[in-house]
Amino acid sequence: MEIKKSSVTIADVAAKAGVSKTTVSRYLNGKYEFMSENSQKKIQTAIEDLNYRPNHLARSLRLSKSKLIGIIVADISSPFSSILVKGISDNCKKYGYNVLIANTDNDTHKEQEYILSMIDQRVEGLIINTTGSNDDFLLQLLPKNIPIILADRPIFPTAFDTVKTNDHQSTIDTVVYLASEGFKKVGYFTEPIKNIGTRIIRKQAYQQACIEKLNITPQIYEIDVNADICVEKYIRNFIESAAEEPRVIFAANGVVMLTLLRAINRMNLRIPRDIGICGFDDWPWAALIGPGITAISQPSYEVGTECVKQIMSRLHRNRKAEPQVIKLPTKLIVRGSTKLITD
Amino acid sequence: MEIKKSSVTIADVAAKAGVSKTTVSRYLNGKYEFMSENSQKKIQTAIEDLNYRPNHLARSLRLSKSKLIGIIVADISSPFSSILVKGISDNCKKYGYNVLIANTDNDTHKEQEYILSMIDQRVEGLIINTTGSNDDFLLQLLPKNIPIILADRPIFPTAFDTVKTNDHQSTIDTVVYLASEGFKKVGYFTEPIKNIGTRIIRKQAYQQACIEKLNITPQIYEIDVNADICVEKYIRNFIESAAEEPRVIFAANGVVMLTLLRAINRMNLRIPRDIGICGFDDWPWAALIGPGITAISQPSYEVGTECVKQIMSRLHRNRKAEPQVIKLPTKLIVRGSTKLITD
DNA sequence: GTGAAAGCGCTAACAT
DNA sequence: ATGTTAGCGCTTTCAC
Repeated sequence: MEIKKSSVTIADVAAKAGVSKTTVSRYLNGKYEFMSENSQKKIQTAIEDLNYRPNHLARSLRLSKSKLIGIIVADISSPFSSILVKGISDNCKKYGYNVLIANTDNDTHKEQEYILSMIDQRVEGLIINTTGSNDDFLLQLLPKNIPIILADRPIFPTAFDTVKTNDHQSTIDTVVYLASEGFKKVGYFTEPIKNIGTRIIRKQAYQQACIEKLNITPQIYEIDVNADICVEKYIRNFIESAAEEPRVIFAANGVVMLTLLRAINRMNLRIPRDIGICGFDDWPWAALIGPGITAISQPSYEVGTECVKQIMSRLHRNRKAEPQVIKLPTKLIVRGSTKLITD
Repeated sequence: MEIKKSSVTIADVAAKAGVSKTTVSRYLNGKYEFMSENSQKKIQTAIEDLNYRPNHLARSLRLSKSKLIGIIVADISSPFSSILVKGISDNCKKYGYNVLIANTDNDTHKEQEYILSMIDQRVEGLIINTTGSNDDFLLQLLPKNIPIILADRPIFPTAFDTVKTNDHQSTIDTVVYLASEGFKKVGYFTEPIKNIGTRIIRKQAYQQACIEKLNITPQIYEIDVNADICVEKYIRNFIESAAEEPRVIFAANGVVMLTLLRAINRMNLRIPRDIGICGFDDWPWAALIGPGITAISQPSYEVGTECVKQIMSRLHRNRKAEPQVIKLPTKLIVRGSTKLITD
């Protein structure tokens, strides 16, 4: 069980076991069928004695298979992404893959750099939570014939496999639910739409619900989550527009939700008496704030699981099928923040 | 700018440019000093025409340098870890390194597997947020002479570079602060200590502060964050033990804090009137719950930054210096949850 | 200034 | 059942 400094190779094992490199390689790859028990034993002993470990790099180069999946996320510090990454990496492990990870900070240029860099590293597949302003670049990747799965954020028209939540439907359902609770005005607060698929879909669903289902005018506020003052202004604005009617805020994602709650807290507004609030992302603290925050729970871990399933299916089965969009169900968790108080 | 399917190699570029592979390689590595301008131009053109990208795998194999850093975290879905990972990956990028990541779920066996697997992939360094029950295994890695940095969780005695927060001192300071606010009983709630360095240090600091500074008996509750009922029982227990005195809970980390807040919420206890609470990890929602939760803010991103600095210094400078422990300062953010209400 | 050739550690025809 | 040999794509002596 000695530990060697410079690395032990298959040749060392072969020499020690008195067989050829080929036989050792066969042994390592589990091709025991035509190998004497004796050889197997000798090789096993040699491996243990030398504390041999295969060089993954050499193997990858030879096979052009790195057993690596690349993950590129817009912001790994958001709970959605970190749980997504957990889902991906847990599942990759099951298939014997490791994961390379990169964080783009929603920067298009970084996204491109990282994608190329990962391809240079010969990842076998790429799971991308795209910044959304990179469609052309992504489309150029198509001929490279490397499986690419978009996580959470689709691009239009669909050119890649995509795993996301059914946010269109759940946005509509939520708006309808809010009306059924007695709210007369629903203000939609979102980060700047840019070209981010998820933001586009949710916004459109909100508009559609307002017009087709509730017959009210959509009120959309694009906020910068880093400019607290402006956020307060928009909230005040929305409240004034709603005069004496019951009003509720719909937050387009968890980050927006947090920003709004912070502002509401500073403004000393009471939830839901002064203003109702709900929105995407049921993060662990949602139940603890005020009367509990009504939230749409997204299965981020499962999005990760499906991404990996999809990539494996591309890798091992139908490499050339039509791109698929997989939509996972969300769940509306109703809490006090949307229970109208009438007194 | 054609896009080729099968990959273009240095040989293709050489052929197209009418030079040798050697010259192309020199060009790629910026060794222009003894190369004709003409060759440079021809090579550059060939690279663009063929859309050549170097094969990182081959390069790594040849140089035994993968330009890869491995990160192994106990739970990537916790905010502490995900921000840590962000800090690490952002900084690795600066040095031209990419990161491999793995999530152990606090499972010793997985930790071992991943570490070995990453070494097989020839990562140049490893940043480990160890499960804490793996000291012997880790120590065996020492002779391999691959830089290993422990993030957040130290092992004893110090055998590896470690980057952590100054949690010993900040725990003591916090306990003293609580006393200064008028609290007479401080209950310490932690996950099972196991052999996790951070948990040991904080618990000891708490005990030390109680005994040496406040002259009160430490009250330590080890809770299972997945067993809500038991948590309620312990809280009730602590409250009863404190009879009519002002009492406050100290949560050993953010996960414990969340669990306790959930229980307190279910039990309809008022913060801080029925019970004060504070603890480690100032997560974004801390200001929004009840009167605001007093919390110790840890610089997780900077822990990541320091880990990378340290690993680079090992890689490029003093490979064989004594292991260092770097402690980053925390900050106590005082909010309403520890402001005693006397009426 | 440039190139030929060896080799990083591994696998897979193709022998035998 | 096992070994010989030729690469995977790259870098680097060493020679010219």
